[in-house]
Amino acid sequence: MLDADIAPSMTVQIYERLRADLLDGLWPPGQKLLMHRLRQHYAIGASPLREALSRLVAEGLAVHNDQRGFAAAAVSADELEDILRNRVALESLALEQGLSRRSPQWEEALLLAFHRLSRTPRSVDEDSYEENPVWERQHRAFHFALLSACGSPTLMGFCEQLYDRAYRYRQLAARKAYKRRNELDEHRAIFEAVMAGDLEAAKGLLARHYERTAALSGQQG
Amino acid sequence: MLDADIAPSMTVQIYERLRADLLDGLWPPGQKLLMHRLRQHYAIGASPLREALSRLVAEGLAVHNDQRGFAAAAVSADELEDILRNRVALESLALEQGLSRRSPQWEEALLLAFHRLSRTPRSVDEDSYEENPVWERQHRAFHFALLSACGSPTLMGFCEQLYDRAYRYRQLAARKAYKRRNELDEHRAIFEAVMAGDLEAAKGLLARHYERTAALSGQQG
DNA sequence: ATGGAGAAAAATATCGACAAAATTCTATCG
DNA sequence: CGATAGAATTTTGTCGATATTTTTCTCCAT
Repeated sequence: MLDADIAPSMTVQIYERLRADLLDGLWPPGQKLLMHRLRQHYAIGASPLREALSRLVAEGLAVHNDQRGFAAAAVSADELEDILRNRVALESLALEQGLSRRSPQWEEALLLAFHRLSRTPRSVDEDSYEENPVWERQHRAFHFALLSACGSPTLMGFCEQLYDRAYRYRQLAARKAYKRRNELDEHRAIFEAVMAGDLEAAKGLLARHYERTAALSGQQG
Repeated sequence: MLDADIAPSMTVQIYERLRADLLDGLWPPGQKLLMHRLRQHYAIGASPLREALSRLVAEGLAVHNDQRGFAAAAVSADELEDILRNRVALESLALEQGLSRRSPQWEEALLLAFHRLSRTPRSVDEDSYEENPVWERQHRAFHFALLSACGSPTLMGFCEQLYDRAYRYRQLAARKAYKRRNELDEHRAIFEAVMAGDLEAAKGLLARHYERTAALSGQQG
């Protein structure tokens, strides 16, 4: 009765690849996503492609105009601000609810997530920035370890959506400038505030954490 | 250059019908959604159907198991509680942000929305409950008029999703008992608190408004 | 030139057919 | 009897073909 499938359906595969490519900026913001172009690029039929795109529309990574096809979601300074503002608000909320129901298991998971993040280099290259996929995974894991004690699948889902949309802006900006801004110290400060149960400090640190992201990403039209 | 299309695509049509039917409980929670069944019921091909279902999955009204098809999302007391808790939190947030940037246009829109709601009967029948679609539309409009001043498309989107998921529970419960609990007075109290700019009162009223919904809907497994 | 009608090209949306996977049924063996 | 392997059936997921719509191009009248 093992459900360890080896081959997920085409739809799932294409969904994940397309999603990753949109997040990484392979299909630039606002660009039309032509069917025959995508079909030959991913070597796949139209049905699973449209299905995957429909899901991505609901997640805000793509848009759809009836009878006029799909396009990569546009970016704007306003939207980035909106994303970050809500991220601060919703993550603060999750943190608040989480701290009031903290458990030893959660603390251990958070400790572990922070430890792993702190041991992983931000960039594979020392001097110039080159994305380290391991760091990206562990960064994501750390942020959600912070929030997971809130016990609300819905709220976690919203936070994930916001995380991903913000990630996309981060990737688009990363191409331009790789400012090392000791992120590890920022993460450590958040981690310590949360472990100490200091909600207000944690919320403030989180807010500043994202404000810097905004300052770095916010120079496009 | 008028974009007043008369015939939206099949996908959009089927999306809207299917969504309405899921919200109204036509396809009961947890029930498998067989393709050939849906296809003959809506007289439509598989492609637009799968596309519509994919969107509904992302909105939480349906679920999908790879190679095992779609199903109407299950319901549970836990999920209802989760929905309502987040609804209180996110709508309070939207209200808070909205009150700090209120404008005359927004006030007028809210006044109008409340007036229309107050003039519409909850049920088409006086004695037994029979849903009044006009009331449903105006109830929705009133709630979003309360929040719309927040100026955040993302937050509004989350609130809409929560509203719809809660609506589904409301519909499922409405079949069982039609308790008249003068809702109009509750709406009026919220309206007046918001117009008076009394954030704390409005938040409290909103929270109690949903707690009663929970008490009425919360008797299933 | 320039605007616009109409033809040509391109792209989207939809269907029907089929392959692959899951589920149900059935017969056999312990 | 109960479990189980394998066949039969059902259901999902995928592709290629096609109708419909949008976009681009062309040519002519002003």
